[in-house]
Amino acid sequence: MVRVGDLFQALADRTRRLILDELTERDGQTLFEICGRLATRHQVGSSRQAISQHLDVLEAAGLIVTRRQGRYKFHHLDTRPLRSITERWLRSEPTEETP
Amino acid sequence: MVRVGDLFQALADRTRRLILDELTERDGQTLFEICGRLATRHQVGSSRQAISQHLDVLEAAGLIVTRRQGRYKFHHLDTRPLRSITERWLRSEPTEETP
DNA sequence: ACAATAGGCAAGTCACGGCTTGCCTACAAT
DNA sequence: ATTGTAGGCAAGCCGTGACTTGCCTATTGT
Repeated sequence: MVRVGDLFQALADRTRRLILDELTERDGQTLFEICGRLATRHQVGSSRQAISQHLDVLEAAGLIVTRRQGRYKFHHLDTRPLRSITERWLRSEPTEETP
Repeated sequence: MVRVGDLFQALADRTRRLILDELTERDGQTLFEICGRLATRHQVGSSRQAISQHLDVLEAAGLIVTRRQGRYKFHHLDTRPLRSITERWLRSEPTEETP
């Protein structure tokens, strides 16, 4: 079960938002591909392990799903959790938060 | 002016989301009203200063606007920054898996 | 078999965010 | 004028998050 708090916290980091941008443009990338594109296109100089930890956070938030194939691990975007995340404050009746 | 990072970071905190919930239900509350309702309805035991700092963050993110009147300071919700914040990743996505 | 590639695990550093404490200003009521 | 109410300012504590470093496992290529 993915909590709404994990979702917002995952989106609170700029590097993670850039990762989602990259996967939006080209879905199913590996860790090394994401590292390369972040470095060359967004000047993100973080280490591979840092990006890997970001991917873990995004996966725990339910925003990406992973698929292993041989020694490759492909990361796929899942934007379904984002669909109605702000409706809580845009609708007339707020949704309760369950801790 | 208001960066998108500030917006997500403001939403990353549970207490701040609860503040938005409270203002959604009853707009234009003062700091003390918000403190009281957070305590009685959501078991938030933070101090008044903590809530005040949360309100500063929300205002800096453009999610609330304040209006001073005498010794009261009323807080009003502004959900406009939330409207299109997730469209960045939802643009060219499959809408639903409905057959 | 051996090396290169893709990725994982764990400990440690460091800065920032959330929160408190203490004191202060401004307005209102009596 | 004095007291109480609504809010602000600033310093400090402390836990958590982002990141690095070092080493390890697994799969692929030659």
